[in-house]
Amino acid sequence: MSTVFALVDCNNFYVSCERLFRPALNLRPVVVLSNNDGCIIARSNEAKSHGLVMGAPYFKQKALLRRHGVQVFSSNYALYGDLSNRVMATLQQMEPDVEIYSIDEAFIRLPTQGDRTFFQQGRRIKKTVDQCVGIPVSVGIGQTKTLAKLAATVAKKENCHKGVFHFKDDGQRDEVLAGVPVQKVWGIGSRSCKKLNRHGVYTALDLQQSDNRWIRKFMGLSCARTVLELRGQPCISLEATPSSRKSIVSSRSFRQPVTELADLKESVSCYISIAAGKLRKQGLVAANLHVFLATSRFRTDIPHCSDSRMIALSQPTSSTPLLIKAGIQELTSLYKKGVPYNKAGIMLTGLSRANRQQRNLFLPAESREDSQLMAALDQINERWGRDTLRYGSSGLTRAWSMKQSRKSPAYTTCWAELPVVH
DNA sequence: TCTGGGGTCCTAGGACCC
DNA sequence: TCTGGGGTCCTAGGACCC
Repeated sequence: MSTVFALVDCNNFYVSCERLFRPALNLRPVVVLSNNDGCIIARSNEAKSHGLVMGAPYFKQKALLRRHGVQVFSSNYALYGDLSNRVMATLQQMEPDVEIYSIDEAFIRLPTQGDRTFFQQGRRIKKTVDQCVGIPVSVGIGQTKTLAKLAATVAKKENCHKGVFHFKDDGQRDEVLAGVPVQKVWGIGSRSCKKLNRHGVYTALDLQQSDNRWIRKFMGLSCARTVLELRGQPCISLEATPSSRKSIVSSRSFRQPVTELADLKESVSCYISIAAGKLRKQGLVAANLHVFLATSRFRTDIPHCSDSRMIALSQPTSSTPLLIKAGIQELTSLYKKGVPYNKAGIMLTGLSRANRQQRNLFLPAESREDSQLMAALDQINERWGRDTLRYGSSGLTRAWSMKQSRKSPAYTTCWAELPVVH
């Protein structure tokens, strides 16, 4: 029996999270902004109908937002992350094979069980998530992940499907594909779309019927896989056990351009503290540390500047102070006086398991005290909140830190911000 | 004035080896 | 004048995803 995939996709996820604790916002237009209150990254259906587009800069949309009385939120990842975990846990309780694909999506291998149809199984999933967490989801079901993704967009859009859509047969599948622009297909971005359009491929059905060898040669391997997936031939498998991270990035845009080395040092220390914490949480160590600095891509009055440096650490580590020391050294050699930087960041690569290290004969092993110190720091910050204990180098006032003027409370992850029932 | 952040995979080209 | 062939590994950049 062939596998059937379901994609569970939370509807307008960030907006749904905000509405969960502000039910008065249901049926009202709502948007959520990216970090630094930069762009619109989530929209309620009402906001979409007012012509607010994904990724639009906030400052350019303010007038339109005001005109339609749109409720605007800064992003609140503590809240979204926590609710995402609850949705995923609910799915994992229902089905054995769940792949958490993103903060708001999961693929599920659907069993062909008894007398329950796939549609009924989809309905059951939707209803359960709604009852247990309160986040509305759409469910798309197909023979491959790519088809399940497509089915989910149908489920989301057309009210008649009750939030669940399953291709009945190949005929219906092709009928749907004929109505989908090729760029809406999972894996086809704007570049590939332009290239395909130039060769007369406009719809998902056109792509599905393209010649294999031509696609492989001119569009590459990933696109060739997508074509097979559209035909119902699975090429992308379900990954129920997450593979271990290959890199960890931490970076932010600044509230306003930063020119002082002292401020950059604080920010880089801060990002390293965040990334090193993630590293330890996953039981990993990093062999390389990259630091990068950039000016705004959008400024035309100064030459664009984007510099990065990588340092191979003398031995893999997850120690915050060791990484901060290396990072500040790199930063100092990267820094150019007078340049108005708008963003800084760090990346950890060469990740491996902390408990499977090759010792270096010529270097002292990382001290026990150091790892015990990090464990204590993590425990305290886990218990009392991020940054309860932090390195002085990451600053106290942080004048450079990002803008978040419209953030809702961390309703579910912070005692002081629990919602109050009157 | 103000334009996000965090990931993965693929590919081409260079360095190097025998 | 004429300078091979086959392989691996690494890296940077491109493309895509949410």
